[in-house]
Amino acid sequence: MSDIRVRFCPSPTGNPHVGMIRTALFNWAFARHVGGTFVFRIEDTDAARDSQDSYDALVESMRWLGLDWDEGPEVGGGYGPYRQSERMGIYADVVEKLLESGFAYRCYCSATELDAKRELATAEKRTPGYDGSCRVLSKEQVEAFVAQGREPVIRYRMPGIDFTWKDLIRGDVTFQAEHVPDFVLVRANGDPLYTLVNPVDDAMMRITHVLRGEDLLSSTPRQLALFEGLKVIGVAKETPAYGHLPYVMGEGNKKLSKRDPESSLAMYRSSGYLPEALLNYLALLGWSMGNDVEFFSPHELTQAFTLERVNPNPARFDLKKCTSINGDWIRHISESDLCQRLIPFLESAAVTSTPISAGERERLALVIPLIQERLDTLAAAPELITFLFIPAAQLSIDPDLWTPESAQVLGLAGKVLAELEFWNAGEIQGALRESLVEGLTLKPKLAFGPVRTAICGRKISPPLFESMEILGKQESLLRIENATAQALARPLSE
RNA sequence: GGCCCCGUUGUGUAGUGGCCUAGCACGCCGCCCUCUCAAGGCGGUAGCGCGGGUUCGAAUCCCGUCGGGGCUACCA
Repeated sequence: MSDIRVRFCPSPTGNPHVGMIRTALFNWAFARHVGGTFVFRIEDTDAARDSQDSYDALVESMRWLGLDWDEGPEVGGGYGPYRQSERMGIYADVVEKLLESGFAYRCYCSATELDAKRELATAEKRTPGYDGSCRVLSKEQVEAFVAQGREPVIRYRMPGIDFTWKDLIRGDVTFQAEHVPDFVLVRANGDPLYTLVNPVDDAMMRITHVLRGEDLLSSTPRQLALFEGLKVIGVAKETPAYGHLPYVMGEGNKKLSKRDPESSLAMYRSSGYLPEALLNYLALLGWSMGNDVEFFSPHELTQAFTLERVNPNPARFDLKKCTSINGDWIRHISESDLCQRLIPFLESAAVTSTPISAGERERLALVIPLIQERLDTLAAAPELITFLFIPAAQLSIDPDLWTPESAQVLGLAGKVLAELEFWNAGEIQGALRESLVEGLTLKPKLAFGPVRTAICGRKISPPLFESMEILGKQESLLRIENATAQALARPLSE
């Protein structure tokens, strides 16, 4: 066990996206590697954007991925509550102390005035930002503002010094004082902002290492400054170390946004990506083991994960590679495990009944070895094996699949198969090879093609002879018979 | 515009002054295997943004430059 405490603190807006999960993953992996504590905190202070649905999705996603937290919603912990919406009293108290000690002050400037100042500054090529005009207000000025009905925001009084910190990922980063103006802690309506609550909670939850997205890099100097005030008023003990993770980029070299469909975690889940595979792939976005090993389990990741190996440059999300790793994972898990994971996909695609029957389950177990190495997502299974779960009458065949020799091939195939004494893949293959390949001197591809079409209804299928074995003699012959009729019915002339 | 971050094949990366005529993986192309499709095997394609230094020697260090991205809110 170590004293290291990290946190993942998303705000519940919209659906969980992969960039967010990558951040969660790195924090989790780091915590697990060093034997520290992984805190999960919900930053739901923006009532206009936050939703309960999003919160539920967040918690559920973390569970699905196996990113377990030591403290946080639904598990509790010694520094709760872990939803900021339940901590409003705490923030109000902190703000009061900040005000009393002079670290913060009320600012009565209106939005219009602020906009004007910003425009002016930009026009004069000065650094835009709050000019601090409300830092020192006389009693009369304040009374005048109040009389005008102005509601003040609360700003933090920046100390006017440059800030440098040793970023865990990037090394020394410096922001000069003039580029970090006094910032708003509390809205005019009394709502505390991220700028306040995030550092306050980090302080009170005794977070030692902050690992977050690069988009928060520029807010770090403000938080460093706030921490100094928080220490004085007794809220913070020590300033955490900060590390900024590289962006996860999407198509076109732009930051993967929540609106980008490729970013939706739910999409990966419903497309049949394994959580292990997703985590595996996401870990590779900005981190590597360094030994050319790219396939690893979440546990192996935690064993190997160090901050030194986190790369500062942005990474593109590559769906093809993600899918490839998913295929590796599907092949890696056991047959029974794969079977279990496939069932929901088969049920929802109506390949099987819901819930799956004992008979269907038995058949599925026979099919698994035939398809395990043919799937790159779980959702690809239904179309590959539906033919094994429906009666002959329901099998639809694309007439374009028939070739001029189909009818002849099928006629002969039906005949020799009917005479077969033992119905297994080897016997079936032997009989068909002898009659079609040798007897009719057809290339194997041409000989077995029509049979595949008759049995599976598709050009692409699991191994044919094994499929026929599973289907059974009667059903197979019935399909060949039906298909012979269809193939004959197709006009042969072009 | 200002500030900040980043810069190795198409993509993700290895690489921390000589082991680099730059390795691995995905992708792509070809071949093999083969009842289709996969999987597997073999091979190929393609990269240190650019320019100066430092050094016997630079992908690795320094400077400049160019390019990409982010931030610049009473969002997070």
